[in-house]
Amino acid sequence: MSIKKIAELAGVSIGTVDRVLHGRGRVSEETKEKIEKIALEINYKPNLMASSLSKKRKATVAILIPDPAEDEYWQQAWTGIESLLTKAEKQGLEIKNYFYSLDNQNLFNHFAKQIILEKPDGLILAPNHPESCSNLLNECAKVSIPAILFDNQLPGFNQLAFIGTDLRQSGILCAQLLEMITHRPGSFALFHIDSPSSKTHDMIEKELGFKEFLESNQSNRLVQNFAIDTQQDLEIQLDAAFQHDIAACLVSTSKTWLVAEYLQKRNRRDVKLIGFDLISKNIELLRGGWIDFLINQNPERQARKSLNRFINYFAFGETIQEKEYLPIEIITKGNLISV
Amino acid sequence: MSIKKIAELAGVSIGTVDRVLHGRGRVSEETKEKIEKIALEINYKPNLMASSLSKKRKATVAILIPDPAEDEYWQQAWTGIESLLTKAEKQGLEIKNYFYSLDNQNLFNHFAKQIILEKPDGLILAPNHPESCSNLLNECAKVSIPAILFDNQLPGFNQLAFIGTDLRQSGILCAQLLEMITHRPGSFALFHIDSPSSKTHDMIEKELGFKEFLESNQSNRLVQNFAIDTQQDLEIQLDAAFQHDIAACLVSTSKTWLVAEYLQKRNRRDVKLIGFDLISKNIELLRGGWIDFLINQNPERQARKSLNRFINYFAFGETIQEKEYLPIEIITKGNLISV
DNA sequence: TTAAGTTGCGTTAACGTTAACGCGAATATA
DNA sequence: TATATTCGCGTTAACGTTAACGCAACTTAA
Repeated sequence: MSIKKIAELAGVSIGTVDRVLHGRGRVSEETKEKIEKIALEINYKPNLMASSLSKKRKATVAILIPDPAEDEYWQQAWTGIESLLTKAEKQGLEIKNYFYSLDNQNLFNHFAKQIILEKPDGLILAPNHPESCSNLLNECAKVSIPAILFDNQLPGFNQLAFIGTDLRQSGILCAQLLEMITHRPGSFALFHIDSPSSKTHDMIEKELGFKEFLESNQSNRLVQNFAIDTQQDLEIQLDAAFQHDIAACLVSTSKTWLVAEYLQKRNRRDVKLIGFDLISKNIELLRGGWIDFLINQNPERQARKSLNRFINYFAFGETIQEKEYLPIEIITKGNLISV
Repeated sequence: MSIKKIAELAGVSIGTVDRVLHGRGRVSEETKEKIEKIALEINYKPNLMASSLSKKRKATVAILIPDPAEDEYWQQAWTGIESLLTKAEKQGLEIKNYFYSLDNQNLFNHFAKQIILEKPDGLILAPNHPESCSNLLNECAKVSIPAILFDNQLPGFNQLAFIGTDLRQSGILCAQLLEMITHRPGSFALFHIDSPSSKTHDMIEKELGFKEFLESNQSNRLVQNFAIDTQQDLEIQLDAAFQHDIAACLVSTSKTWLVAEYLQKRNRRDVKLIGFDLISKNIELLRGGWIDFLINQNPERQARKSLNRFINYFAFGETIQEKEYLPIEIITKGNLISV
């Protein structure tokens, strides 16, 4: 009995109260103020069950992420979404997912256009293809569709809602861990591994953090930088890298297992290794002792949180907070089974 | 249009359908089966908004935990509950909290009786005072009030819903981490610190895990066991312990900072230290470099998850799954700010 | 001056579910 | 045989909100 109570107290009908509460006009300034005052006084909280029951329209949320089938990392992200799917539906949300390919910008653009046309009430976005992404986000801003980024931030969109890890800090952490576990002298190697060996935003951030730690802690470790191209012969590239006296390595991507396998092949138990992401290849080599630590960016949790924000937004009227940095999870043999 | 649709298809009224769906009897076996069949066929999912709107009764959940004001750890747990409070209310739950004192079993028993009398629809429980707890849980079982334990498991109640960390595995992890970071020879010290120095369930589990790792990895480290009583003079006790050649310590409780402060006082930078819980004293000494790692049992998340289960149970009809072990979080300087 | 539009409200039928109530028919009890 | 009770079902008023509709009274445009 709430809108009814306001109506009663104000001496008007519930229709009028509803119109004021939703700013649908057609109410005199006088009654409007009276109603607003009463609503404030009795601390009116709309009953969201009744509300979502009454309005037939469902809020739709578009989810634009890389195809889970293509990549284990994104599969984990999708798992996070999936786990909330039925709950989201029960809360009156409709989820529409668009899976793009990491190496097919056209498909991304196609989906972007489609999304703009279909005008969803919210958008969850994993921003690869930076330029296309920027365009899409600008379009969304124009028609004021709220968007949540996750996994990666997009330079130039600092005001946007974001859920992910602090990449710079991840780099710092990696350096600290390597310092802790590396007993013998020798330099630190920093591997950027990608198919066309180009540094993406996250790699750069991790590198900066890594070096920042070593400098500010007056480490006497030398840092050797290597860009590895997976389309070239790996062994040759890694052999060349290990010409140097390397005591420990950081791999800035989920391709950590490539270095681990190399160390295993060359039986280099004396080299410490730290990398990113809990994909199965990495897990296997962490178990085997060829990787010492993995930093888990937890795409599943990131994606789940993103969708959950929209649920809270549409179903509970909560505001979408801007940035949320998830804890940087350190995974090693001893806590692997617990994740 | 769902109950209505079933009614239509079955050629009965919605009242009859409702009676079948809720097992309230007064329906012939024949119609009952027909309706159940149709409900299954069209994959009927009740609209929970309408449901909770229609039924006036609120489900109440009792929360029985140590007084947050008394202890920082439990304060964190309470924070987790608080963060879900408004959401829980909007979903039609009523939360009643009972704060007991860790050293006042009478108060606990008093609350336990009160809870049994008030017959809540659910109970969230942090099981200290084991015997009293067992009694309460037995009473709850009798009148079939679902209960969720968190933080600590209760021996003898293995079938119950539980949310927390795997304590044994935590011990294993601690051993692994100490092995990784301890460069010099010397033995490992294991400190159990409590006011009346008695080993509780969690301490024992952690100790078992710790030793298990060292044994199964053929470590040549000697483990020295110390029970520290906080009511006695600490320095004397710790001085005595450090008569031995100790290279690293594990403290099985949140009192880790006591050892850290001791190390600081004696300026023993050569001793590694690992302990439990992100309470402010520990955080401070982790920052200062006197603690190397903290294992975060994340009471906030545990408590939040517990309440969330009840929300999902009452509002979304999900089942309360039995056990859920949360990831064992490794915290060190480098990822401290991210938690 | 008249038709058309606007303003400021009240009324009401949904939305899907719940649960109390009613009622005829069958069955049981006296 | 008359009276209760039970069975098996239909009807209906909520729950709080939404939004379409209607309708006087008043204003504007032609």
